[in-house]
Amino acid sequence: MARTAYHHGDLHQQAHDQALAVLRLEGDGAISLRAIAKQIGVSAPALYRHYADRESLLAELAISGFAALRQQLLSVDQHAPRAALIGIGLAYVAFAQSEPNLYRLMFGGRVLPKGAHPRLDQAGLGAFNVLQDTIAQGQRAGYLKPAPLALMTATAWSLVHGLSQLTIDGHLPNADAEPQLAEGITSLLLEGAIAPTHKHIDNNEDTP
Amino acid sequence: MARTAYHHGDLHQQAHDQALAVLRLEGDGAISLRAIAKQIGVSAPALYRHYADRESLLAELAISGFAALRQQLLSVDQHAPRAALIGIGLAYVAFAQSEPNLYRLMFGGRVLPKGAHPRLDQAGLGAFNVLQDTIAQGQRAGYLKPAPLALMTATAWSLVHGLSQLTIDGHLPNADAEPQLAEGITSLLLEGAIAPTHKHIDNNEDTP
DNA sequence: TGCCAATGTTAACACTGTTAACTTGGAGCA
DNA sequence: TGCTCCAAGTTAACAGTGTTAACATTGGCA
Repeated sequence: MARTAYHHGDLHQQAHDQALAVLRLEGDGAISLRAIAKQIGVSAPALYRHYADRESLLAELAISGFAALRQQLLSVDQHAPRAALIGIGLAYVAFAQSEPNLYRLMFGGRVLPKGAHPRLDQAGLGAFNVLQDTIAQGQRAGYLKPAPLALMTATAWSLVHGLSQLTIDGHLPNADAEPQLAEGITSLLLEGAIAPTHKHIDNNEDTP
Repeated sequence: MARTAYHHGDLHQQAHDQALAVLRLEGDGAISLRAIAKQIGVSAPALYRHYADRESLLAELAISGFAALRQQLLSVDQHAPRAALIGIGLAYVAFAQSEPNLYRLMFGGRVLPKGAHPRLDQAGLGAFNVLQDTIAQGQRAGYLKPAPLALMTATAWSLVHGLSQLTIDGHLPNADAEPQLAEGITSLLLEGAIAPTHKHIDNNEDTP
């Protein structure tokens, strides 16, 4: 069906693009279906031929966000274990800082409840798996401890997600203000926070 | 001014309580000034004698949330350094998991932009300082590395915040499903993720 | 060529936050 | 005691939202 005066022909994509532009500038709260419809020269209910509701439109934005995050993580050089792990961490945080409003939408929780949009959960897994594979690779290479993979992945993910969220909300300095922060934090997790003097004393709790 | 049919007398507090109840059950997006006014038997514009706007009401909820979080962190036993650190981490995550919608509001970022509500930023600092003091104490005791305090605090905060957010949004199992997860993650940060064999080889990067 | 399903339209409903203009009535003062 | 003032309520209204129902257009296919 070609584009005519009546049949727009590209409504779905244009609505997506317009919503993404508003999201980037003003956050998901500023996304209004009526405003988007007006901007692309169409009536508001026309959007409902392409999106079930407002939340579905937001979910689609988040899905493309996870795809972009996945690509950014996949582009990290996986040659040396340590460089790969730090690289993944830096790439993750860099993504969040370059797209703060999109990242907030992806992990908002309140706007997009988990389970309501299967394709969204799947897209999230796609990004998560890159992180998990890198850690598994580090274990196979003998570089990382042979602790349970789920535990190590949860730790790494918590760290980079927490750092991302805190920096984009201004609670911690971002990469512009403190370029070394993300790398310092990642290194600290790898090396451990305990002073070397105490290492052998305290190991009884987690190296059975 | 006593409470009569006309002059309510307790509107501010009742609106706060009612909003908190809605927040707990349905999240901040479900908080409607008109609905709250109706529930406490008052007209909607009456709320504007006590709150500048909807956002100010939400900010007040978040402020009391930070005060509660601070109390929960202060109640952790600070005797032994390691137990104090793990205790703080567990208490932090436990708070988030017991008040997921309140925690999301406190760290939402999109709803309450940093800088817009000075009392809110101050309340956040009040909770943050407890965490920082515990870490500084761990360093003074010689238990933690003498790395920059800001770096260690940022790492610890990122970890517990990320874990909180990911568990309450269902991306990671919460304390009911996996009671050991939070402690395992905290321990992993303390001990480090690198296998012992590699420790002395890689230390050249962060112990100058 | 004629029909039909996809994709638009307008009108309307039930909400929302917020402001303006008006009213009430308790507190403090002459 | 009586009067005035002001904090704290009221109703009416504006501009906006997501969403649905009912109707209109039109390109592609039998």
